[in-house]
Amino acid sequence: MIDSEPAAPRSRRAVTRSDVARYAGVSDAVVSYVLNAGSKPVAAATRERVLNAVAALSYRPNAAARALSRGATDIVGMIVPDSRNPYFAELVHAVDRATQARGLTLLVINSDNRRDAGTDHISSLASRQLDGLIVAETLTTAEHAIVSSLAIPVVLINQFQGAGDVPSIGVDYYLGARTAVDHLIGHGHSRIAFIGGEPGVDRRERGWADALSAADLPLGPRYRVDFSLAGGYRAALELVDDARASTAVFVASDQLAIGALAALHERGRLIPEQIAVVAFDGSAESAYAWPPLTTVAQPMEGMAQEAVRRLLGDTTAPAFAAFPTSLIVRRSCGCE
Amino acid sequence: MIDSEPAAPRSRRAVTRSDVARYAGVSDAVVSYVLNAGSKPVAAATRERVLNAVAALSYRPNAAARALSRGATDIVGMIVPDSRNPYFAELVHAVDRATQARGLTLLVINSDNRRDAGTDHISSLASRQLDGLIVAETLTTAEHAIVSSLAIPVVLINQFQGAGDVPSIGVDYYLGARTAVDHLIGHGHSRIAFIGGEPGVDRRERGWADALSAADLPLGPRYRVDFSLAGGYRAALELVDDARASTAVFVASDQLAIGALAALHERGRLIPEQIAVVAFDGSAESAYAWPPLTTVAQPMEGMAQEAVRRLLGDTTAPAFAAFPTSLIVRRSCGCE
DNA sequence: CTGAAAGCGCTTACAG
DNA sequence: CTGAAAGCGCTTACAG
Repeated sequence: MIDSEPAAPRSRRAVTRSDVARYAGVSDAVVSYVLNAGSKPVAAATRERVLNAVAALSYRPNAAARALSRGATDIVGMIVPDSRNPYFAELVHAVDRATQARGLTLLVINSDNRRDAGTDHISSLASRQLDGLIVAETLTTAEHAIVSSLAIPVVLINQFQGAGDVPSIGVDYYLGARTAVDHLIGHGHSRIAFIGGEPGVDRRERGWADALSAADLPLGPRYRVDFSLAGGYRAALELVDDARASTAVFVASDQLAIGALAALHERGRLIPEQIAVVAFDGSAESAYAWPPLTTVAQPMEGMAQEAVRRLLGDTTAPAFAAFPTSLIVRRSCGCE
Repeated sequence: MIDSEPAAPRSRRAVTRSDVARYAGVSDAVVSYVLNAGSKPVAAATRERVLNAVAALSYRPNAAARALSRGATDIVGMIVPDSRNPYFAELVHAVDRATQARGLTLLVINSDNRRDAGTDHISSLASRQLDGLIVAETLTTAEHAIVSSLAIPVVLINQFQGAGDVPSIGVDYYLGARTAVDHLIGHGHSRIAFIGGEPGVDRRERGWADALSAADLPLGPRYRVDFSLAGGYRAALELVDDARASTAVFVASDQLAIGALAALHERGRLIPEQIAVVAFDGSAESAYAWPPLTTVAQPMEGMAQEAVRRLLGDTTAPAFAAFPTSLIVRRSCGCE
């Protein structure tokens, strides 16, 4: 042969339900009945013939047609601020597993990738006829309005508090932070700083403050930055240069803490000897930071599963579910 | 009012094209014509009326109906081994931006999340009628067969080599590795180890070896592990305990290197004084490792854009495009 | 248990 | 420039 092998038969026209029906010698309806098992009783023999036809023609139902007819797509959307952030990457992954276990496909929308488009990233979802939406960020009121006009189930995850009657999921940020700081206090620290985001709905700063007050300790300095590696880095540089010397710091996220560690090392600070660190999130990389981070772990899997459960409506749990956190003690706090 | 405000009108029946047509006093077809701008000429006044109707009814086209009718979904799929891996997280993000810029939606499929289902994660795509598929892993032959039977454009990314006539994108792994090792050699190292995956298609180990040979240096030890934080950690522990003491190591990925750093620190090795490290990928977190990693950077954005370009067929580039890498010099190699 | 038929909401020749 | 109508591939009462 001079020519290379012919390409696979990429026939434009795909196999349809009618082809299967014809092949099996039944009506289109019957094919639907056996494929959508349970909808209608079908004779065993007929069923067999249909299944054979499906296999023989390697038939694949057209999802678009199915969606149009049923009015449901089996697709669930998830909006995250930035899927590159390890925390959200893990959360998305967990939700993906949970949706898949239910036969649903997850469509992830990065809102940062759509910033230029204003709230379009949300309204564009309306066209996709998603069966549900999981939102992992704090919605602006404008966004909230659009979301509720979508007329599809919505659940909020990664939330600091409830949002009206919209099912919401989060952890007990306040208690998690407080436990972390109590741990530091328990090991003799009295000058404990805080690195995190703006206060307000985020109760971690409050947890930190209350832990100190409860122990009759003065509030250490607080460094508020955006949640990013660079933010943590900058905050730690400030901390190092601050006259109000701290011997420990509670950092509101692992990512922030990793950025902070880089700055502390750069300035020659020994961790935990000169400054102890406790972080928040419990992401995988916290175990491989140097020193390994003591961190307040969030139960990702559990939250993801609960989010999907609520989305599908098979739960009557309260509007806002605050999952408990757990403190993972490693070297960065010097208490191991 | 005793009752709280009525909820937003979540009428089950959505606004359809007919509603818009009726409201605007035109036919359904005309509504399509103006919405799919360019398909047909429409009188300015008519157009105006339609647009007003769309706004007034806040009409959103039904994507499923559109897909069924057009035979295209405007959805592109992307298969990755694990979207939690920072490298893939960045790649996905870049592809997402590129697809969005073209008005396409990206559906990410985590193959690890579907392992239980064998190759189902791929064949399930067939139902979704994706307009194209970007695959960021090395396909098995079985998977390759399914993918090509899909009869949709496919492009491979994150590839070590070409795959027949399927458009593929990667970086010049060989040259990138060689440059990294040459850099180490240039700064006086003569006992340089390798940490990476299995050889074979991955030419990084070869680049490392050739750089050493070319400089008449003996091959240092090589530690082959799976690409993960834990893999890098284990490899570095081996390296530390190895009688064949190395003064430098080339690590095939940033993630592996971060795991390795943890082990090196744990064993008290000074970096770069006792052991210099050069990594590969150039991910964001490499800059915040301690010490900051010297690394061979991949041009993520460029590759992502090229992948989408090829998927849409507006390029006649060669089957396999190897993008050039660039060495980012930071402290871990001791040459800054 | 099985089938004929309407309908889901679009797009697109085809006629005017 | 505009509209009536067929068709995309399913699902689902409704009859038998």
